[in-house]
Amino acid sequence: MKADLGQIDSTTIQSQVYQRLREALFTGDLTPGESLTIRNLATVLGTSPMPVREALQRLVAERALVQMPNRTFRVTPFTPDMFRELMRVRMTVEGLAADQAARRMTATGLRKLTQLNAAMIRGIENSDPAQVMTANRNFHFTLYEIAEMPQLLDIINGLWLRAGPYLTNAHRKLVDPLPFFRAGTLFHERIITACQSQAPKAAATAMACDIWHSARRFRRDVDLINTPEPEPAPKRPRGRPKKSEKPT
Amino acid sequence: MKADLGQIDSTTIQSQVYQRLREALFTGDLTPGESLTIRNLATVLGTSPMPVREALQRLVAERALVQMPNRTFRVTPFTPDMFRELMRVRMTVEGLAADQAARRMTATGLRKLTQLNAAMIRGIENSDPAQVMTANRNFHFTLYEIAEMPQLLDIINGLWLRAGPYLTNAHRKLVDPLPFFRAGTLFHERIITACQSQAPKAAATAMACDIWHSARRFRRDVDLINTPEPEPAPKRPRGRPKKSEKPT
DNA sequence: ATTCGTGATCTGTGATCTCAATTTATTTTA
DNA sequence: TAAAATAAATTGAGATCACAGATCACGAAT
Repeated sequence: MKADLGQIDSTTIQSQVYQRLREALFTGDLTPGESLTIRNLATVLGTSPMPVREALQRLVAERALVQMPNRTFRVTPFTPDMFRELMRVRMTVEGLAADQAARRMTATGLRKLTQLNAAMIRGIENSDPAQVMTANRNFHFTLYEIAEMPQLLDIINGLWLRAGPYLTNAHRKLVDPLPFFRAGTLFHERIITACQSQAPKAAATAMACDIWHSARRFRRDVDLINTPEPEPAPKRPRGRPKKSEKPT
Repeated sequence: MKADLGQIDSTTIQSQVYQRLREALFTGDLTPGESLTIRNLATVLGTSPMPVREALQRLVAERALVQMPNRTFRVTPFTPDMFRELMRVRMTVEGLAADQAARRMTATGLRKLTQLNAAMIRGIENSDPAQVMTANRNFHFTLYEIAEMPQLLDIINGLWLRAGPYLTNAHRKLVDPLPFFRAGTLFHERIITACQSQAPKAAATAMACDIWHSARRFRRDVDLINTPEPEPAPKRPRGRPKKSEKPT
């Protein structure tokens, strides 16, 4: 029996929808303030409303989406306070992850992190911000996985999910992002060096500096950049149709 | 119009189910490893399966429940690694909350915290562990709310939700819990003093010590206490009924 | 005696429908 | 003319059903 029958995808539809929406949030395809409806998404994704509804509710529970008083779903708007808080919490939480990763670091882990930072540097040389940001994200999560703290990783995933739409949008609007990205790779090198030396506190400090550098860079821009994209006009808003819209 | 028509409860059924399950987890009515089914809970709570399903899935997303390979829901089992991790993360995260609360502390806040710690002391004098634990929880969350960091509070809520079933169970099994609880109130006094003195780092340290004291107290017991309660025999397990069970 | 196949049952998932709340525009009333 | 009432539409929530996967017991086949 040589035929490759392939794998059957037994992932539930709802978790596929959830992952699709997560990615859209990370990549900035969904922007803060943007409205989502169950039926529209179900149509776009080719499913019934149920799995969409459940995915949306999960994202609400994770605060990546909010539900308005009229019950519609929106991508969580971004405020200066929220920005400050997320960055402050990230410094502490991701600092802890870096500290614990340094305590558990292996040669394989160091090699991997070095490769990922090199990939980020290549993205800078290629003037390709998307490559840079993917490599940055991979660097961070590879490091945090080395810490082997699944509950903490879950918390960090939630923080990135919330900050994701804003940060993706903010990076896109940088006129010249390359010096900013270059500084990021230097912090990564500090983290790698600290891990190599089994210096957990230095790793945590370098991580906090990486995040702080980000926070400081975007601090003054948060009100301007945060302006939600103009809401695409809903095809047919709620309410009674106008006489002019009625078919003859 | 003098008649008091009362308020209409517009909370969705699903969020009522969710809150009910949360409370059951906190109070230990639901224990680690315990199995839950949608239809059974819906019958017990007098709802259709839908809101129960959505509440359960939210709790899975929050890792308070897990879904087994055969898709049934269970309260997340507790392991020594999970215990260590949760406590380590709590020291850091709740330390940050205490630090930020100290920076924002008001006279009203101090008074409130003092009263809550006094309530805890009264519970100790009354030899009433449930009163002690409620007061302890109220103390912590009042402090964290003063920090005015909603994202961080959300993270802490998630941590307590996961640790809740275990800690409730563990406290219940203490032969003489009073000295342990008394030490807790002393840490709370240190936190209050640090907040009064506008000493955020001292507040964070006292909080970490409070949690560390808990962690150390239960560290050796975690394997014994963690043993899941014997699963109540399901009324009618999956599979074909035995001949002996068939009606004549 | 062991293994395999079949049927019965439970379980969660997804589909579909109905309902209630919200929103908007038009019509009616004063 | 302004305010109130009515109508029409969207939206999520809840109910219900069907389905597929998992599990168990029993009978048939070897």
